Amino acid sequence: MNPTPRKLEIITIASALFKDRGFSAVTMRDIAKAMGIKAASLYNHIKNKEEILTFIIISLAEEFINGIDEIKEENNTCIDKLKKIIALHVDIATRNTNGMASLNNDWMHLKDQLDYYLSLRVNYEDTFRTIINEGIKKNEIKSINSDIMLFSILSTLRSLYIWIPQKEDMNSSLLATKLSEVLLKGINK
Amino acid sequence: MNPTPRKLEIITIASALFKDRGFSAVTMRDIAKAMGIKAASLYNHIKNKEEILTFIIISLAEEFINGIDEIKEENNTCIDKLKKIIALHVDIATRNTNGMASLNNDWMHLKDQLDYYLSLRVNYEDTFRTIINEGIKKNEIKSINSDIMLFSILSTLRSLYIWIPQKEDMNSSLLATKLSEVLLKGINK
DNA sequence: GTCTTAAACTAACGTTTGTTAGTTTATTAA
DNA sequence: TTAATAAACTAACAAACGTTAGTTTAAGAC
Repeated sequence: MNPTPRKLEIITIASALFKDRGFSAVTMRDIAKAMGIKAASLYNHIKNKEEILTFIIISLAEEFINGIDEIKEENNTCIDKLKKIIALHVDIATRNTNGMASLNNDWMHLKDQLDYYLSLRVNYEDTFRTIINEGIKKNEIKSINSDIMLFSILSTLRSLYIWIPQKEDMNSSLLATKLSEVLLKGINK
Repeated sequence: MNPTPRKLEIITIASALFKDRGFSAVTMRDIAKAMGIKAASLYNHIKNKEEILTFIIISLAEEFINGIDEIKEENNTCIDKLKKIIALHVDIATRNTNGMASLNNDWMHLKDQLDYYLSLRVNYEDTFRTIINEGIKKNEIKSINSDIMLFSILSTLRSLYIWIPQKEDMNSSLLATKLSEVLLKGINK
């Protein structure tokens, strides 16, 4: 871990290719060509193809866990916690749009770290659900099946990476605000 | 088109594999093994690997287009139209969970029919957006950026295939109702 | 009993895949 | 100038890939 600059370049370029075609459809030769070198040269910097994917996914998953763990501890209303979670997703997806594609679509191709990734994900969703359930208990949030609310919000947040590049004009904090409005208050007048 | 029963079996089994691993990571030998036959035997029924994916995706995309085209013509409030769109997604995702994975994640591997698929998608989103914009004009829907609303709702609907298998207990029409509540009215009390 | 047909089979093909081994080249440090 | 290092290279590997060709098998029709 803690990659050299050159290794980070490889990971960054690979992320962009993975986003467009998916991990399995991108070859080491594709990555090398995008770097302007030969495939074999990649192995001076990385262990294997799997390591690239693992780095992309695990570092993002840990960012999310760290983010939500901080939010849950704060002395805040549940609604405000949810707003902070939304901002967290917008922020990460803005800074690493390409990596988010792998996190969403290619996690199943992890090997060594698959179980670790899954544990992080379960952890994240549990914390998220707990915040919603607290909101229901404290009468801040409607008393609907919390799984449906979790699923609905999280699906939107997980898809941000697709949508953000098309909306370069809108800055992150404005997007987070508008999104909070829609996700928390609905669209019906 | 109009596949034989055996061809449909192949497509159905392939859908399940594509859902778990993605189109590119599933080999013809994987599909054959799941069918209990040899890879070469598949070619008695299908033209090639691409044809399987094409069938899965195009038939689903056309189902969506036909569904929304019918909804838009009805003499109804925009909110009711949105509720019908939500029910359409729940219905299709319930009947073909596996296919929905390919529609979401593997459309970029289409070749011959890629442009056709993209035109169907643009078409679908345009109709969806038009309904939202009409709702704003008629004062049924809040005056927020309609792209954000479209994106938010559609992201949730597109992710249904992930979520529906975990919630077998909940029937389709109840799920559609609950989902409409959350998506249209929000979660904040 | 022969013919036809659907659907399986075996065997092989040319490519592409991820990866390894060993070598060359350019830059920096002593 | 020489030695050391980083990062590229060429060449090749075994395995896996999608697909084709030709053959066998089993069932139903005449």
